[in-house]
Amino acid sequence: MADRTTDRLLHALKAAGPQTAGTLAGRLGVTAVAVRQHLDGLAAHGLVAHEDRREGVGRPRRYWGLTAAGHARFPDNHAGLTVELLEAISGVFGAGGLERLIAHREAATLAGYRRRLAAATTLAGKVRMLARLRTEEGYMAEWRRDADGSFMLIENHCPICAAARACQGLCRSELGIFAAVLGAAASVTRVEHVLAGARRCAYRIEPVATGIDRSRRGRKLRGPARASRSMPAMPRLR
DNA sequence: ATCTCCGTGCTATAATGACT
DNA sequence: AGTCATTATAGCACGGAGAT
Repeated sequence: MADRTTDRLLHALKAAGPQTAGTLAGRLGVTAVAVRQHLDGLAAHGLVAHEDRREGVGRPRRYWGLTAAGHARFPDNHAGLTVELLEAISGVFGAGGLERLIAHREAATLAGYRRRLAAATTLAGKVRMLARLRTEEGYMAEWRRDADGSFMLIENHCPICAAARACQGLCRSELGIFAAVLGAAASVTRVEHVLAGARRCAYRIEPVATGIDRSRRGRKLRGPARASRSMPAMPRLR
């Protein structure tokens, strides 16, 4: 699908915004039919979408534009900017300032998660909702219940990977957020970790016997999970 | 031989304006 | 108001040219 004409088509849409097949044909030096054939293929992949506009006599003109997925094909440097900002914060405010920043983000994230998980009454419900929230944030999360009654929360993608590499406190914070949001009824352990070379991040969530309300808040922010079974060296980021 | 890309020729669709 | 012609564009089927 990545032939030259489709790339030029995507570039034309990116550079000049939504256009008709006829206009695109003029830009690319091919016929409108050829353009439509490419557009159909791109639409099938969710990279472009159309909108019909009535503009006087005749059939409404069909304007083609990039979808969010289409725009995502063009590189941005959000990750690089984030890393630069983290380094700048650490440089200007010191390690303590960075820790305060992480704590602030953790508190805000936790509050949001607690709001969304408020309706879930069981641990399974909470894990399911947590997986949904994480998926909405781009983590491609899934969950399952194992035979021993524990749960696995698996994140197949890390949308903050570059930032997490630059600032490992972010990962530590995420583990703490999970533990806090699931409450005293569960114990959370990270068993796979992208930053350790694994393909994904995975968390084992084990139910804790009711009535035992040990405070884990002190422990939860203390550092990476010890029970890491992550795969050996796989130094590949993308 | 097969695949990809593109063009030709035709039909379908939709809005507008003229006519009855 | 209803009908038809006109205008403009989209969509489909098919085939040719060139690359692999």
